[in-house]
Amino acid sequence: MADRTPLYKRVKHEIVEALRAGRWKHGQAIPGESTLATAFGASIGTLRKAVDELVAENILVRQHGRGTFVASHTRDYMLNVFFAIAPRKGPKTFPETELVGFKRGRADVSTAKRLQIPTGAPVLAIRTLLRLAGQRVIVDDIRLPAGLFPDLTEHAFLDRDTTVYGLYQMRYGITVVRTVEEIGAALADARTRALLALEPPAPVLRIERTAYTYRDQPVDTRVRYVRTSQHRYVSVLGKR
Amino acid sequence: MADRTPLYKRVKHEIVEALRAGRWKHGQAIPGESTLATAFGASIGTLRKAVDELVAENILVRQHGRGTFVASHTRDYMLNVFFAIAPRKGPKTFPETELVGFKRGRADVSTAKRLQIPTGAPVLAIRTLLRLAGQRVIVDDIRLPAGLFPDLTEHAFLDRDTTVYGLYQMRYGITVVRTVEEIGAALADARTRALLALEPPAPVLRIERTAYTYRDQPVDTRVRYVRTSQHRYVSVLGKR
DNA sequence: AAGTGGTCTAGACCACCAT
DNA sequence: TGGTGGTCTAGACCACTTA
Repeated sequence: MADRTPLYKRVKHEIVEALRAGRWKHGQAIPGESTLATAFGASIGTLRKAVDELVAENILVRQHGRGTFVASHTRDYMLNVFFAIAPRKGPKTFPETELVGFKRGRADVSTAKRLQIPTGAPVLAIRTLLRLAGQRVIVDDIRLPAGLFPDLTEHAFLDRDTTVYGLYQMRYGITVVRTVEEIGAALADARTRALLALEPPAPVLRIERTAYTYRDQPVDTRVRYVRTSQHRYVSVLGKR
Repeated sequence: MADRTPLYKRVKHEIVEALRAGRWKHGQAIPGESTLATAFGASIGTLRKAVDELVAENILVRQHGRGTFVASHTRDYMLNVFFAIAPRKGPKTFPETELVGFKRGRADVSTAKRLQIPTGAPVLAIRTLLRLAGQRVIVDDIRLPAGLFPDLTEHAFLDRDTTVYGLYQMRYGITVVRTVEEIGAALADARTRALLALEPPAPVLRIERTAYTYRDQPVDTRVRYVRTSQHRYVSVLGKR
């Protein structure tokens, strides 16, 4: 990184590089602030500024008196950071996942573009049905670049006791740090209606979502259909 | 504010109070950092931490070498902070507004709850059609608490050369700092279809949006219908 | 040249947690 | 008690804007 960029940006970049390289694993504490400051040749104030930004990006988590930890893709983390769908009334709940389809295929033009891989490259195609409080609410049609997830089998996918992103992290060391969702309205097709127990006409949210790890590398793209009779996608603009 | 709360939080709170009270107007520069630090009895570092948070919340804007300014509801600001709808391809554009309806009424239960006013309190009911690059894309059904916007007439609403939020700010000193949007899918009714030039069935986004000023006071609630054949609602999760 | 915000330092002291 | 992060200070120097 260029010499003119501020020291705290360079420190931040080095921390991210260490995370990407697997130097510090998710859930673990990173070294203390004074240790890191010395290691990077910065003052504590500068080190803290770098860490401040990584905390704001949900990449690190500070715990007063305990240490600073690499964010782990727990259920709570997923719900708080990456899950925007809430019941019309009452608190957010965690979705229960049911596997509907799992096969291997090749990237079509749209998938290839979103995953930044060549058209025709091998992908995993996974379809899941998500329930919230027992109700069928979401259908996900997931595409993963097969190269990033070697040996991911249906059994391994099912045999996790964590979120999908948690699986990426635990089994492949891939941490999702950001997702971009493009939301439109559509009528559910017959297959989606069957999965969501809807009668035509069946207006649903159609969400194209791509997940990225460090360095803006895409790792997962999916088309998600959401039944919104009892639920809402909640978006807050003008941060707090 | 309690004595135990950190100084930078108290400073931040006092700055927001000054803004709310109209001590510093939108678009104006606030005093320099050293001046403010002295005034609040804090060091520059502490003052900067307070201002940092207000900048992150889009309430203040720093300009290196010029000063720190109260965010003004310009078109660009609106587009960047509060407008999430973009064409499927190409850059975001600014919407052109057409007034469809303007009348006075009383708050129904739902509106009253969202605006935190009594049911039956006087409201303004405004309906607008928004075009993007000439295409009809959005219908807004707005409810404003009449008490906050005395003497707002159809003419005054039309005779602005700014955004709706800009009008609130310039004419009433009310600054929108945050909006919460709840998004669902629906079929457009006949009137909405007519405004958006849609044929049935017409799946659209249905967005319930409430805007807040300082201290979480609601000032505007609206139901927005969005035609998404050429556009998308874009949401980024896991901030950068 | 003067004033502004941006970066950085080298501490001090406090609050919290584990042992 | 020792280590951690959280707050706060009182500067220094740099980069940018305006006059």
